Amino acid sequence: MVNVTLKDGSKMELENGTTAYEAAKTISSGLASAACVAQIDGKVVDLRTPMDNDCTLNILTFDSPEGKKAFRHTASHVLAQAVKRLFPEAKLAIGPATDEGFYYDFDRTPFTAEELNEIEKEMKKIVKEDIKLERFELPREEAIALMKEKDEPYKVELINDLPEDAVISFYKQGDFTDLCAGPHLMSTKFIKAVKITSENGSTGAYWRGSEKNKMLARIYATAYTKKADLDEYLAMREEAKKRDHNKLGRELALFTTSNVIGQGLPLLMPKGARIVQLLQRFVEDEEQRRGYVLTKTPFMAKSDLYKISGHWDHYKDGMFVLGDEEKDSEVYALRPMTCPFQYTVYNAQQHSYRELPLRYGETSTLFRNEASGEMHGLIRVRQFTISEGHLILRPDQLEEEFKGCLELANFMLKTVGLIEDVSYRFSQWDPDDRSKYIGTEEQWNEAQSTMKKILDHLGLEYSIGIGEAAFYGPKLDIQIKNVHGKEDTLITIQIDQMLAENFDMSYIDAEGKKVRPYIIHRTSLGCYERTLALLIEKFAGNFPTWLSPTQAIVLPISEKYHDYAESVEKMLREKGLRVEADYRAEKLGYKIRDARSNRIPYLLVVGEKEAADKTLSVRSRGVDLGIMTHELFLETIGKDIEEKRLPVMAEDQNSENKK
RNA sequence: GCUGGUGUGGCUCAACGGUAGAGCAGCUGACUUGUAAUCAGCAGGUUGGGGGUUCGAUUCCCUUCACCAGCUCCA
Repeated sequence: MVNVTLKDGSKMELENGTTAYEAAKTISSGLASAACVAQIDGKVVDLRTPMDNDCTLNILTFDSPEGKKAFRHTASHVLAQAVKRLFPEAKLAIGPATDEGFYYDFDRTPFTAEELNEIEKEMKKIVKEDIKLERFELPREEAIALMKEKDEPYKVELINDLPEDAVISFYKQGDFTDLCAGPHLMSTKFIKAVKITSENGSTGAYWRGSEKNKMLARIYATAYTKKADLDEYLAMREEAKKRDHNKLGRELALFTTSNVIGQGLPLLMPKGARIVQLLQRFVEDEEQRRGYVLTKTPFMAKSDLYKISGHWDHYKDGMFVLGDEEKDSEVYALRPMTCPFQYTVYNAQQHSYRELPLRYGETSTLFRNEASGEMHGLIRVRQFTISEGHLILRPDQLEEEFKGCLELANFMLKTVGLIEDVSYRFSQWDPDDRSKYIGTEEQWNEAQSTMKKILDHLGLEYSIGIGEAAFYGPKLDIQIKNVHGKEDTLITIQIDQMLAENFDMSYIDAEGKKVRPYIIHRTSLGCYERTLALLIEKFAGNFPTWLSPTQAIVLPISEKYHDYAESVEKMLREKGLRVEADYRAEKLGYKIRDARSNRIPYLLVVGEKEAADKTLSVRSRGVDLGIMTHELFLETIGKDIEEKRLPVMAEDQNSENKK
């Protein structure tokens, strides 16, 4: 007999060799049918695992991350089985669970949308067939022989790469066997709600994630225990798509693209440009308040500059080069970063330790020749404008200034309303891929340990991204996910010692010696294009009043009140508000559409009564605020603007509301 | 860069190897209307560009540009 301790601390005495599944059945049949995997002595295992010794047991259902993972991983085997039944020539690669579902990669010509339909039908059939999954292990040679016999070259490669002492396990479900570490469900019957989410056929994915390898056909899908949950997920995805900045931003006339202008070169239209201007003014004013000085440096430079900085050797593919190195005596390139330019500004004068910290800021337009498949709406573009800046520091100022940069970034994120959506990533170099970086191992270790010390001091929660560093140094990246769950860097704070070296930057210290400064390379808000994209998605186009390109619409109910409407419009505009007016009352229905959807913060309807009393009928984001005087309206909208713009005030208000 | 999908008037979509059609938006006129659709009329497209096949191409083929999804890469 074995003593099994359950999650709640209670103990069970069971026959030696009882499986986790049988134990779950003993507890309750409901638990047994909901169970996905078990945790025995903390280790996640199959439900079919027998218990031979005293242990702790925790039965995990779909509600746990481990259960969900096993559930969807089993679903991926169902997918693979369906594909093998319909298209036996497809070779199996890998099929893991993801955050929202799972995928499986096959070596085969890409699947068409119709083929995916057939596959989904076959998957449902396999689920109905209630096929039991069985686990077995084989020694290395036999495992390879089995996969060779089944003509699965990718599986053979995977086995060959397993460490010497690895247990090589397989899972068999009826006519389908797959190399797999598991764990898995007991049967295919639990995959009640499954849906292939790849829409226009399968998508390409490189074998083992390397572009040097063959491209395989990847099928994405998701699975739930209940159809209602699947439907809810799919509905959520549809809703998310409506907020997609690339669709909504075009619909709202914030930006557009043109096939004669080129890829990755979006055009900001008046409303989009206004939002960017508001953000930019806000950033520039705040930086000035925090002691930044401005530079305004050229958009391009001779290759000589980039040779000093290291860009020519490490970043040339990412730059737009003007001219031909072979033929022309001078070759120029558009700037991909501002660092070399601001460093040159610094070097134009000799500096004393007393001058530091020196904080350079520049609203900087950058050009990066991204590969053609990389562009995405406003998120990934070839020309963008960023609040770039470099802080030149004494060593004793590094930590304090780093903190200041982080505070500034967080202040910006709070103000625009994105602070709750970001995560922090400490981006380090990849010591196994030296060709991507300048500098020595010692320099990298030093820069990274300095940064780690600062981050840990700040008590910041962060993840680590190996190989995510810039070519010249480690970064603290502030990451954000778009509406499709894809993560991008919004803000970055970097410690850059290597370019300082390349540019031979120095200051004179208290002893009169020439010393190398520390440099922080940072942004206060991400590039404006990307920030705009995320704001569109965050607010679904309903921007807070301070950011809204149109803050109010004045609508006379008929031509009789045009004069009054016009005077209201003029008055509001003179007060600095962004107003639109439409004097055709017959268009009332159409024109209020945006206001009704809350995209215009204030709708001011004027008719006989308002014209007579010099008042306004105010409606704001679905709420009728009644009739008010001009003064009261100005006060109302002024308060609205201030409260939403200044995070400190907004916080105070929130805490008051809670009381 | 790679794999796949898409491209028809400002927007949403239709048609199909045989003279490109609708709704909304726009313009004109009438109507003067209180928070999502008043009526009538008009205009708008060499079906992304180029080439080919064909008696004839928006439809089939090639090529190029752009957009979308995914991979790889990155702010």
